[in-house]
Amino acid sequence: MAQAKSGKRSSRPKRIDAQRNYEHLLKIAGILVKEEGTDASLREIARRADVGLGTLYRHFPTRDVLLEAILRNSFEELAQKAEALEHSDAPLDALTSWLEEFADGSATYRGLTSMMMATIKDPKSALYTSCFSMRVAAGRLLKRAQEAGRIRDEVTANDLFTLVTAIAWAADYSASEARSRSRLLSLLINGLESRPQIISSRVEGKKPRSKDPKK
Amino acid sequence: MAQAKSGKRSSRPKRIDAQRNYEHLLKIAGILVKEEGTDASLREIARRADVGLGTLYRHFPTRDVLLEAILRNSFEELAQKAEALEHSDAPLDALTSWLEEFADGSATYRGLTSMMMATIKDPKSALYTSCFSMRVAAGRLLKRAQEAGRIRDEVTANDLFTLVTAIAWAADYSASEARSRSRLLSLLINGLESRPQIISSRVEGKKPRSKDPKK
DNA sequence: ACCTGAACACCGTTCAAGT
DNA sequence: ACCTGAACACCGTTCAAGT
Repeated sequence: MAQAKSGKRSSRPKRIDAQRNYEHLLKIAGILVKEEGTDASLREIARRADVGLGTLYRHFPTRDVLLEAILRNSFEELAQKAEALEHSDAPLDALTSWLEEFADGSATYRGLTSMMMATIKDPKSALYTSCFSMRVAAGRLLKRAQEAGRIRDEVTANDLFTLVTAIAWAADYSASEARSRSRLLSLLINGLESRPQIISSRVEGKKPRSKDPKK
Repeated sequence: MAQAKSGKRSSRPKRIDAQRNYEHLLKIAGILVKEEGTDASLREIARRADVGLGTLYRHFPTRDVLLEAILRNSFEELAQKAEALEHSDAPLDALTSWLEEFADGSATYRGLTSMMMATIKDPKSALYTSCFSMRVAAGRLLKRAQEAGRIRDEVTANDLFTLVTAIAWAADYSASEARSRSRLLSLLINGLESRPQIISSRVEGKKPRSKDPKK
């Protein structure tokens, strides 16, 4: 869980022809998956890449592995964005905007949301780690928003991940997905916010006793 | 939109062998779809029903048609339930419990939620009418809850339908779907409720000016 | 009027054979 | 070390031929 550093950990120096095949395959697959969704035909990918079917399977033994390779960059971007936002001094806005970004990302390929939901139950999947770290990121931003008293305490990171993914899934079927997605999202977040306290005094919202929750 | 009465509108008297095939096919399909989900193999259904493939296609020219036949009853039940609940004097509870029922129904077959979302965009689908009437039912219950001041006004019937379906979809992937579904649902509804008014006086919640919203 | 199943055009996955 | 493509076991959908 530590020394992954260089980003490109190309496990070991492949033969150059293999390397070329790998990259070309990845590129073609990216295009096809964008066009046809995550269940694009593997055969077709191999065909379009002018490569034998077996070659595709050699480099990407599983559809998950292929998708993971396609998505690696976006996932990493999202992770970084989360890290940056963790130091924002507007925890609710930070959470919201990251969730928006995440939902947008989940919607770039048709079928991706289903894949992610399926994958998060199955640690053997190549997509698992990425999905898991998304959940963790969401969790941290959530926690901060909760500590600031802006989101209800009952909401868990899992709830949030699930709900946002569900919304991204649903928006896929809407006429104008982008608008629908952001609408549903804001409806959701609005709903998860803490209600204004009904207590007596004149507290004026802003400083909700952030530190020292226990004791 | 009116004189559909007897429930069983068997369009015209089929030959008895055809009739038998139809019913047997329907029964087998019901079993297979419950086991394998809405994209169960049509071939397998025909096989298990001891019927030629063409026979299946003759009776159910489309997967939608088959599913509609399988689901007809549950949809009708839901519609009735909605009608009954419309006269409840606890509009929010009425809405909530209907949505729960609806979500449960959408979860009886794997893949059904996707099918419903796809179908609601396509009036030619055999499932369209049923789905549409579900949206209408939800809309009526929603409206009452809103008129009673219990749900935020910005929420539309479409939002509600989409969000609930999305939740049903998501719960499908959870370990204990039923629990997860009701948890997420209550989280959602909780979120859609109107916030307690922050106005000055001593109104005590209970009677939110139900009648006479206009004028 | 209805049923049957072969035929067609697709899949995903594996693996012997080639370089 | 790597690539190829035939082979296998599946699909959905259509339609000529049968009763």
